[in-house]
Amino acid sequence: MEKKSTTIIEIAKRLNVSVSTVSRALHDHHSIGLRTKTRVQQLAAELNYEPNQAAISFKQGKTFTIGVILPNLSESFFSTAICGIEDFAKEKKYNILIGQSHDDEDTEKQIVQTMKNHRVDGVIISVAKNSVNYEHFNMLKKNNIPIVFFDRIPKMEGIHYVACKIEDGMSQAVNFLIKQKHRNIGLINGPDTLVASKDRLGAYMNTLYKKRRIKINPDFITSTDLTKEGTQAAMSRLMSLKEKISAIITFNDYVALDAIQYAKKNNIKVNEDICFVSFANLPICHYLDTPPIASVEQFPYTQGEKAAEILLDLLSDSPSNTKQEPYHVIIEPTLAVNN
Amino acid sequence: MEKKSTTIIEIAKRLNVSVSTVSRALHDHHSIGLRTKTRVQQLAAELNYEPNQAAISFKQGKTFTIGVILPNLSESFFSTAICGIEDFAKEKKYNILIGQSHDDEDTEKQIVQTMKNHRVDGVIISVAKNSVNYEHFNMLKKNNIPIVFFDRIPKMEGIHYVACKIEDGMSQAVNFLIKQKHRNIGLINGPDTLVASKDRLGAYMNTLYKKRRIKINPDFITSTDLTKEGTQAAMSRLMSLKEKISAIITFNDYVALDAIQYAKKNNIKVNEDICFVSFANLPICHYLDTPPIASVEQFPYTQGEKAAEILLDLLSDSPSNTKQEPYHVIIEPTLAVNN
DNA sequence: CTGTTAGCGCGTTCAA
DNA sequence: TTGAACGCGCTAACAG
Repeated sequence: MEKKSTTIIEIAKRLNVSVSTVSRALHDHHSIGLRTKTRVQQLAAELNYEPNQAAISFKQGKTFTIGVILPNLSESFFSTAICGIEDFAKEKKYNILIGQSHDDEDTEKQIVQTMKNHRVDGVIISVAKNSVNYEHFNMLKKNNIPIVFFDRIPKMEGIHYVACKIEDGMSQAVNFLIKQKHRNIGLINGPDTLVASKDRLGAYMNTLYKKRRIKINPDFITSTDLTKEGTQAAMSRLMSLKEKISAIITFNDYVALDAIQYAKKNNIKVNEDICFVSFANLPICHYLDTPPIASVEQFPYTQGEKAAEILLDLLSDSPSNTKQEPYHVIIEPTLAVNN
Repeated sequence: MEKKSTTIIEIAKRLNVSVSTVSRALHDHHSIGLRTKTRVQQLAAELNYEPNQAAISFKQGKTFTIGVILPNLSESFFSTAICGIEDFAKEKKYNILIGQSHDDEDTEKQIVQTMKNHRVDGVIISVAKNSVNYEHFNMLKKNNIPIVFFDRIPKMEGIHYVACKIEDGMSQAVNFLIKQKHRNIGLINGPDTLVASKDRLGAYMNTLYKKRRIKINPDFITSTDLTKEGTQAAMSRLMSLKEKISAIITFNDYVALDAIQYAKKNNIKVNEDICFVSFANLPICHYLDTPPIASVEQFPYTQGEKAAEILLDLLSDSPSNTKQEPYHVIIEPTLAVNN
């Protein structure tokens, strides 16, 4: 009952041909007679022959598997991104090995290590927010395992990445608010350590001051560690300023949700006393009574798809990019305005 | 520059010992002299030796990889479940290969096939909602690849599974509403084809009539195809009844969201004119002004964890369950009441 | 058109 | 305590 899966050796024996003949026949090699070819293929079908991928991986030094490392699967942004990756990879017969770093650098390193040992052909990664040491990425490179970064990009030279030009998103957000007559625009940014935070801050200041000549009040700028408490504290800071602000741009929708909740608890009328604009455009926000008036859509599915496309191109024998210049794909964010 | 990763052969050569000595030394085999052992281990460390998992998988017929097949990664329930699976598996040095069926039977079959070819050691799956043919599962069984089903369980004999006793959740929901003096309780169920729908309906009727002796009005029972439109239509049916209902139990939170939206648009006061109870307990609901008053929590993370635990036990040389009786783990749902 | 064979990296006998 | 040798399933180079 413990039927071992059939191998090409078995088929070869039964047909009194050599294993290589069987192998070639199954691969539709041109140098095999039609007669033998069909005989082989028929028997293979009968015996439910399935190639042993483990053996092939071993032999070819190629596993047809790509590793995907994300901070957290349960965040909508990342699970959507992985959808994009998976859909694209499946098309090309690649498998997906996943790992969650839980935003911990050591965990991330360990995942990279096991993935390397498992001989994934390439890696797509959104780096943990606290990662500052990148030797594990260099190690992959040394082992000829290509990496495509997405969304969270480390500061390294010559890497491939796909990311959203968050600055443009911020610009759109600021301009949108200005058009709505807002002048005192607050910012609840993410942790300073994140590039994503710096990008937002830079674009916020740039758009506000350089482009629109609106003076920046440093008190209007604060940040949260992304926890509910951190966000509430940030809100309390902003709302207690003498100079009142009429709009707040938040790091993302989750922050916006907590901020809005804070506002409501403190009897501040959302969308009247204060408006919110955020990043991510989570579908659920459309169910709120007082949603952020706009949210910057970052297209995680597309980012994932694109990252997979780049990686598979890198993996193909003839990368379309023959000069081996790093891929830098920028996804343009869009400001989604809530009715 | 294209440094090949070091192998035990390399180490053996450099140290003028045999490969088997190296192999044993690295495995801390007792029959190796302390001197040689340390020499080997030192050099291995220097050379950044890492065992080639592909080779080991091939040799041992074991990949230390488990396949996880889900309908859809972007659904919060499943991405949370996979978190549980991953966290548990990582602990035990197992890797996760994922695949999305997108609720399509053929896709599911194909994923099973590739996973089998890739020689995953076992599979955890939540079956596609339309799957009616289960031969691919039998095929896995024939190949000695154990399967653990979770949440969506096919009607098969002798399978291992972990699931939520949804009937109890429904019972709690109904009883909760009755305690709140509701007597006319509507139900917006899911598609009839889903077992999950039948379970809910059965428990709804059972609790209402058999246990609490409240007559069932068939008009109070309707269903949605889970689209926004379907839910709105269901709502319109329920709200236009002569006999007014004061509470509605919905198939899940997404349905509840659409239903609540419908109510608001039609000036029906949520939580006054009508109350909602649903399933899933999505975190986002806590941000609503008028959330469902309660939601049945199904603990996806725990379900995932448990499924992984069962599978790894099945995979271990000495399954704690020596009689090989199928595992049937039931997670008790909880009614989460919104403040 | 087909067969023979080496070897991918490793663990594991069996012998010494 | 160590080494030599085999084989896992498959592909590809070489030989007919």
